[in-house]
Parts: sequence; structure tokens; C-alpha cells
Amino acid sequence: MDVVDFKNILWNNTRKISEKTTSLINTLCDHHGITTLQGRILIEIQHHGSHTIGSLASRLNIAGTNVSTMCKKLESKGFIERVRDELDERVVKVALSEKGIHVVKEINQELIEKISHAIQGETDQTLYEIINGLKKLNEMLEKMD
Amino acid sequence: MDVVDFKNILWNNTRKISEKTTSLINTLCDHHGITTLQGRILIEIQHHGSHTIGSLASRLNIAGTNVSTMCKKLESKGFIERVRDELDERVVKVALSEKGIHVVKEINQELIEKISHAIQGETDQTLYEIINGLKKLNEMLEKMD
DNA sequence: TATAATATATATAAATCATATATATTATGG
DNA sequence: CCATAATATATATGATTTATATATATTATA
Repeated sequence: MDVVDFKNILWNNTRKISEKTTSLINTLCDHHGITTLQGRILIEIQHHGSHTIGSLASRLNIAGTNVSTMCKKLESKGFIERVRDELDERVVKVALSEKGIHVVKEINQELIEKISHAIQGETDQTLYEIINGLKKLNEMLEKMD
Repeated sequence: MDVVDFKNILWNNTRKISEKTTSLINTLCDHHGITTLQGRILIEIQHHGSHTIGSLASRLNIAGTNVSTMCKKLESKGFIERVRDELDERVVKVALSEKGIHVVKEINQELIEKISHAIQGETDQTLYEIINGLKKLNEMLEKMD
């Protein structure tokens, strides 16, 4: 296949996918009165079980300094709890509070409902093709660094 | 397939793809001394031939007011030219200057080289599977509004 | 033990995004 | 034809996010 053609198709489709998924996550976070960045942090903490400021930062590709600030804000809003690690007191561990768990659960539920609706009538075959394509694209992108 | 499983795989893979592609475009723009937003505007103008402030705004999902400001900045930097439409003087048409054409061409070339390198050794079959997956995902996402 | 490395915090500026309002131009119902 | 609505851009402003520089406290190490 021609590289330029492949690049163009790739560009157009990944752009659209990014636009739609960020607009989706924006909407979901907005429904629960948090910003997208706050949502990303809460969801990542839920997904990973717990986190430190540093591990969150590298995971989300955000400067640690900004994660630090945002986590203080999320603590003040009652979504997370911050605790100093007893073994290494330089480290701050963050975990979701009850309120945080609740918000993430609701966002997640809303997302599942939207996806359920969107794949109504699709065959498993199609879903596998989507997953397969995404995985292979990821493998390809990993070779680009 | 279980919806929750599908959602999780989708979430993880689209997130990674978004991260990698935005980091890629960030790098490319950075190499040429422009911000990502400026790069996106220039690339979209090149891709579409020309644009108005309004059509750019809706295309990029950015408030027209911000596109207006950024295009004035891009004009002052010499990357684009702004001309009032003679038939409808409310409209501003923007087009790339020589300098703008040059930058977009270089960014494009750099992107093609990176992709060429990444797909070395891949079969056409794999590339088609990637495209097919992306297209089907886009169709699915379009049903989510 | 002095020094380097690590993890977070604080402060600040730049870039981006969102909102409200203003101005000029064009389109349209009566 | 004219008053009014709609359209397109501009200006101003604030909030959010991102980026950078520096400081502090703790831990590791030569």
C-alpha cells in the first residue's frame, strides 16, 4: 500500500476517533461537575487501585507538579484522600474517597450504557475487527519512537 | 462479547492511540517552532485548500472567537494570509502563505518518514486490518450521539 | 557525613478553552 | 423599502490546562 495513502487514512480516522472520544469524556465529566483533567485523574486512580503523585504523573503524561496541585484540589473537593507513605515520607499516596468511588462508578456506568447502545446489532465479528485493528495500530505506533 | 470487556479494551487502546498521536503531532510542531493548535490550524487549511474563520472553527471544534484570534496571530507570524470575501464582507478567507506551505510540507514529510519506518516489514494485510478497524470504530462512535 | 537523587510543593507564566458582548454585513418578513 | 433577525468576525475577560523554575524535605550513596 502507498505510504501517503495510508498516512492520510490513518490521520483522518485517528483524528475523528480522538475528537469523538474526548468529546464523550468531556460530556461524561461535565455531567458530574468535574473537569476532564479531574475525571482523568479519578478514573486512573480507580483503574490502578491506588497511585502516588509521581506514578500518576508519568501515567498521564502530566508534569508531577501539576498533578500535585490538582490532587490537592481533588482532596479539598472530597474526591480523593492523600496519605504520606510511612516507609518513604517523600511519597504521597492517593486513593478515591467514597464520593470519588461513586462519581467514577457513575461515569463508568454511563459510558457502558452508551457503548451498549452503539453496538446494538453489531456482530461479535465486527467488535473483534475493531479491537484487532486498534491493537495492531498500537503496536505500529510503538515503533515510531 | 461482554460489553464491559469491550469497553475496557476500547478505553485502553483508544487512550494509548490518542496519547501517542498527540505526542507525535506535538513533537512535529515543536520542531518547527509552532504550537500544536497552530499546527492543527495550518494543516487543516492545507488539507482543505482554503477556509473561512467559521468553517475552520466548526471543523476543528474550537469556538470561532478563538480561531479568529489565532488566525490573526498566524497572520502576524507570516504563516497565513487573511482576505475579506468580496461577495460577503462579513467573511474572512484564510490561506497558507509561502512560509505556511513550507512548514506544513516539512511536517507532513517528517510524518511520512516516521510512518514509513514504522510499517517496515508489515504486510499490506496488516495495514488493511488497521484501517478496517478504525473505520468500523468510527461508524460505531457516530451512533453514540 | 557531605553530596546526589528523589518526590512533592509553591509560584508564575504561557497556551488553550469558554463565555459574554460588540460591530459590521447580509438576509428577510411585512 | 425598511426594521429586524441572522450571520461572521472581533474584542475582552476569566478559567483551565500546560510548562518551567525554584524550593523543601526525605532518602540513598560514595
